[in-house]
Amino acid sequence: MPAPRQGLSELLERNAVRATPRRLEVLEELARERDDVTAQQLWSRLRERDSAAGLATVYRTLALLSEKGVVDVLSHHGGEQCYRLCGDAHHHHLLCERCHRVVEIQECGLDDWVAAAAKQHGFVATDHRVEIVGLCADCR
Amino acid sequence: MPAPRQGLSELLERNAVRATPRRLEVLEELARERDDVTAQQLWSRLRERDSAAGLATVYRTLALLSEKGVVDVLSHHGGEQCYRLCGDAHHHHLLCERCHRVVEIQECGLDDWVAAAAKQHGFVATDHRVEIVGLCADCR
DNA sequence: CGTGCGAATGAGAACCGTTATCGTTCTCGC
DNA sequence: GCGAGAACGATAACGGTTCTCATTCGCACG
Repeated sequence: MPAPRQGLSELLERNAVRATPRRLEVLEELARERDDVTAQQLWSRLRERDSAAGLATVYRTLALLSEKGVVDVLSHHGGEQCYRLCGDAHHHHLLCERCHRVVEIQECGLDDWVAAAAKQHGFVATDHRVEIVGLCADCR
Repeated sequence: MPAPRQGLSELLERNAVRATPRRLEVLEELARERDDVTAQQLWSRLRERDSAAGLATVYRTLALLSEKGVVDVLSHHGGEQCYRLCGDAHHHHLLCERCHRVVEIQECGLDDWVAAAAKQHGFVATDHRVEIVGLCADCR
């Protein structure tokens, strides 16, 4: 359960995004998705639900939301971006290479390792991304 | 120093790739680059060196080399792929957010952590990617 | 309640990185 | 040299994303 169906407009306002009907539709559709979706998938699903949202609006909304940190952008398909409604806190992702399931990893005990690895090359780490690829319970 | 200037054709043959003049040019140009480059950058540099290599060949060669594991593909620019000649062994990358410098992290002591994190969600990890973003020594 | 103004939106064109096509050239074993 | 198959260059095609612009909407103010 990625996010509660209720409170989506609060989620927007908390991030200084005006809660318009279209944006709520996009967000609601995102909240329905367990894994991740492309902008085009999201758009066609909205169409099926008789939303009048245009493709440009879907892209604009997703760009806005990712900028605000409300959605994560995964580019594991090279050339096509995938979006996912995620928690606010720092987290990583677990990807099933077979069914493309996406699961959040909440616990990241990697800060020390990251800082040390960075320091070793004269860097100061400001952020890090980890993706674990594997097989989920259903696909094993 | 990512790779020795010599031995590029051996590098190709070791990976079952026929060492043609074009491919060597592409590889040589990749070896000159400390960080990472896009296909288009690489192509225009080759042009400047009076190489007759076409853009399609550059893309074909990069696709082939990445398939063979000779080059790494980084998609941290969303929409545009960056290529880098990297070592064979499992490694990660350190990125400078200011000058876009890329450094390989050879030591990855993360296998246990990865396996544990995967297991906790019912996954079996087969691979993982880590990118550390920060500031390099020069940019601090 | 109107009114006005700036933000948001939809349709479609434009953009741009990448890939496919196709005719030509090159490579290499014979 | 010769022939078959791989590689190549030019360019068209493709597909995801962004831009443009005219229209509509949301909301504060009168």
